[in-house]
Amino acid sequence: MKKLIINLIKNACHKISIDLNENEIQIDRPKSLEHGDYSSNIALQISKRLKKNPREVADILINEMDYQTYFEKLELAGPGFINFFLNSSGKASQLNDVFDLKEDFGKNKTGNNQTLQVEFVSANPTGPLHIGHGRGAAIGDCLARIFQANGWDVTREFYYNDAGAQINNLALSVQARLKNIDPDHEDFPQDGYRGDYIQDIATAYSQKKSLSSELEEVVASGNVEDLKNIQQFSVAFLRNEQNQDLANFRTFFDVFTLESSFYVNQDIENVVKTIKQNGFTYESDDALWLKTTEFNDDKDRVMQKSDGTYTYFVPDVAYHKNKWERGFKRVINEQGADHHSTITRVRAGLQALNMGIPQDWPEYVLHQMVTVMKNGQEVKISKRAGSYVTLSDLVNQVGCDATRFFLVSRKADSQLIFDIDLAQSKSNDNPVYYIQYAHARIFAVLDQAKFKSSNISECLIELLSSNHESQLMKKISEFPDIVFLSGEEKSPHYIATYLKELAGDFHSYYNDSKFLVDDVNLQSARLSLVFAVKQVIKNGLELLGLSAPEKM
RNA sequence: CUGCCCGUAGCUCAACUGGAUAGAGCAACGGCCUUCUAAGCCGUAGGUUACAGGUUCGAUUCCUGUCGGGCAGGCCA
Repeated sequence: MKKLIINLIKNACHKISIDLNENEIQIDRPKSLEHGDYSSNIALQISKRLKKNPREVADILINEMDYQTYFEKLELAGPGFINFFLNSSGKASQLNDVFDLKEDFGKNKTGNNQTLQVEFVSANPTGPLHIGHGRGAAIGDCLARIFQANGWDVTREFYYNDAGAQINNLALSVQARLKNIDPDHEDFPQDGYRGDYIQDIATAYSQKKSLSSELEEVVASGNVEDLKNIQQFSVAFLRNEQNQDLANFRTFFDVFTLESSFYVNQDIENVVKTIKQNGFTYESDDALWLKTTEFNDDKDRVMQKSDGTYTYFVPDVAYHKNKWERGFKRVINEQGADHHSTITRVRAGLQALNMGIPQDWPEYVLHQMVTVMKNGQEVKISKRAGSYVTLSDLVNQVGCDATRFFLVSRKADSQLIFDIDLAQSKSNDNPVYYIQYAHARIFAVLDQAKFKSSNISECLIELLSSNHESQLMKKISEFPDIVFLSGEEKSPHYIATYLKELAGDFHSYYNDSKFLVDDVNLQSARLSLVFAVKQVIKNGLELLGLSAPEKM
């Protein structure tokens, strides 16, 4: 429909000797019904070129447009907007899209089946997932779903650090527990992990349990001195736990990549060698430095420490080189904003490889911190992890649907306050139930009427003339735009906002009008409309990874 | 000190990437269940969009500055 309007405008402009590119023409969906189904500000944009008053220009354009097929009328409004009002034929065409496409309504093919990788969560296996990982999981998973709906071939990837100082630290912490050294004892490792979960690992280790990780089967020897075995077992243990937490959060991955693999295959060494050869390094203070300042950083960064090991971003560069070589022309990394300083370094490292990787590759979506509140107080600890609130605590307390919804319904770059009491309440306080309730209500009505989906005719559409009905039809037709937009903007929260609005429109309609009326035609028209609403709510919930219950 | 993010109703957040009268929910107040699910609806009240400039037909949105909050700036990740 938008395309059609753009063409109408383009042709009309052509007639008055203004030739426009299609992407210069902007079509809006007005907030208020009074302003029609669509509107264009084109007259305001070109009035200067014509040296005429915008309203005058709009008037001319309206007269030049041959709009009768789908529109009842065009109106000149405000400073020079042109408002388009659909006729029955236009409305029927929009509503029938839902019946024709069903679960595919809202999707498009703009991705053209190109590959796209979304990397998210990527938590290190040093402890249970926390609420911040939850936000990353919700946003990343929804992004993946949205990009799939926009026609991309999406790979979900999880990268984790299974080597290096922190992992060593983990092993030492477990070993200390095995030796019955208490976390507050002075012999406990200085930077050790002190949560109760370390004890769980130690207990399982001493029971000689066996665990499978992404790569291999790990059997605990029970030997307190075998640090290597303790480390492998601890990583496998925590990876298993994280995967369980993610599964409970309905989050799944296609590929797991291990940092250690880039040491094993010598990619890291080779990356450093190449960057050196390309002349982007120098030695100073016994360390090897990367000239990141040549790539927009405010100071150079150490690549290889004086002890010979690499700093954390070097494996990251090797990893991203690997992503590029796997053919991902487009990669989106979802991370916490506290790691934003790595962006410049990773991109700089990739540029220094001189292998034709675009400067702004990969893309990033960063989310800000989450603060958890309960009883009006900030919650900072959990029993198991000690120093932070775990994802599993939240999912257990408020459920997967509510947790996902809260974490994804806010702009990623705003800090968010997660109010446990609000998310827990099974009342009108809770927006996720509000949306699901609309779905369940419609299901109940359709079930009673034994309504089956079918296309709606123009004469039935004419029976849907109330404000509520017009509003709902307009809202439904906006869904594909929202799906597209949330992909373009990498912002899943648009879907959440949209669903709240759609559910609100429906609840108002429900209270205002009865659907199961005696007039057969009227009943059929109304049921068709609410059937379409149900389909769109379901499709939207699916994009957020939420259930669409039929009974509540 | 420097960089990034944020600042909208008492609280939690929107505002379709510059549009028309800045919207929801919670909290407050007043209504609606013998009628398809009241986890719902309707109404009242609540705003100088942190502040000051600028850009233009038009700014919550873009630019500059100030103030306030968060996060980074380690040979930690």
